Amino acid sequence: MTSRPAETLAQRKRQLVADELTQAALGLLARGGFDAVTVDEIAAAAGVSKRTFFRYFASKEDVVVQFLTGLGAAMREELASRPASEPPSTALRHTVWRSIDACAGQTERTLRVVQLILGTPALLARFLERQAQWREELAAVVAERLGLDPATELYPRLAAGMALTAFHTVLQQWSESDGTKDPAVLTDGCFTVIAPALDAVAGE
Amino acid sequence: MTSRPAETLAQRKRQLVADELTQAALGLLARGGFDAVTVDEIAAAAGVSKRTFFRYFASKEDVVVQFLTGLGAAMREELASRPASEPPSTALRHTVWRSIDACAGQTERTLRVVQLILGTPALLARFLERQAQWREELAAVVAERLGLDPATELYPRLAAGMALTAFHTVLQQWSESDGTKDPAVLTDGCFTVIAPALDAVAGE
DNA sequence: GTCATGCTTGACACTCGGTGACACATGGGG
DNA sequence: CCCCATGTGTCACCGAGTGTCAAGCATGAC
Repeated sequence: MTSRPAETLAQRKRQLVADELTQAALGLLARGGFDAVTVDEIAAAAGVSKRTFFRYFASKEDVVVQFLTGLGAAMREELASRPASEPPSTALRHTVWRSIDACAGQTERTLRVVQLILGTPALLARFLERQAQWREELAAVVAERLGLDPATELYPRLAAGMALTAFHTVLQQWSESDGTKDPAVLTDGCFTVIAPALDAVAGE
Repeated sequence: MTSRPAETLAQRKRQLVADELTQAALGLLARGGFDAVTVDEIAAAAGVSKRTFFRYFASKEDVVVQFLTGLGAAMREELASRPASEPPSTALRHTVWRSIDACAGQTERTLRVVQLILGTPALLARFLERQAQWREELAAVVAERLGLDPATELYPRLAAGMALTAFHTVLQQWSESDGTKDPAVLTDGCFTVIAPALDAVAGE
């Protein structure tokens, strides 16, 4: 009676283990900090071996940063789907907002994860690494929208960089305010500041 | 005949070892990449033990990223020394230029180091981590210049973030062009793009 | 010249993140 | 019933990074 008998059976078991691992990791890392908890402990708490942990996550950081997976692709798609007639500031604001909204959706857990990331150097580094990737991807889309050569033109990378600076700043403020401040308001605030630069130039 | 007999004696020996280590590391890492070379090999090439390597550098990444040390402090000082009457875009452009100039000074070696950093995930992550620190520091100075509260106001962090985005973009373009493009021109180009956002707001 | 002091180093052992190899279980399809 | 595929545990291993201790070597006092 399963609507999807094939392929879901094994995959749901897999998802189950992954969830268990994530749950255990987040619980342990929340108290004690990132360095104080070993992978062995996380695996033991989830009832699997260390080896199995690494079959699910590429690194210890990945357990925490995993929820960012696909965010880059989502942003790129969102930006690509915005009408080309839209000014860059509007298109990018929607792009960033999509990510913020996806992050800040289930407020409680996500907030603590974000605080953990921003407060742990090793995690922050991974996070920043991802952002750097996203910047390249977004820059490519921006360049395409405007018909610019991303290799020679400065604008695409700068625009993508500014948008991600806004993204990061919103997350910071949100995290530091313990979820008090409204992400939507923060996002709009950021984009009113950077919009003049985003919309001023266009071509050359 | 030494103008400074005291305290320099031991410290110059230390500097000698550090230089030897850096030299060996950069040489080995240039070919083979970052992961292919072990700390033991670097230490052996410099004629010291692995343990001694870690007495000079906190991590394997540090050997490469070390030349960034003090760059953050230099930027902060530069920004703090700019007249308060100067528009933010001008002050920040000089701040960034100071770092670019310090980096791109001895073109040949620095270029390869920058290319190594930007092309190696682990190194890029460390680099980005530093930038994040600098951003906080610069944001604090910007806030002070304008008499804003960095905890509630969005502008300082955004301004610092945009400046560092410019910094990063210049380094990227410079590195990808194999040193062909002029860093000074690139820096000016970046700041003409972001200046509208930097100067538009000021207070509220 | 000799001894005491303090800093630097090497050697060793150890922890922890991460990977490769192999062996074992389960489960589904011929 | 057997075969194959996938997921898992165990074990061995590598490399980064740290603590400890003893030896080397400089300096300075007597």
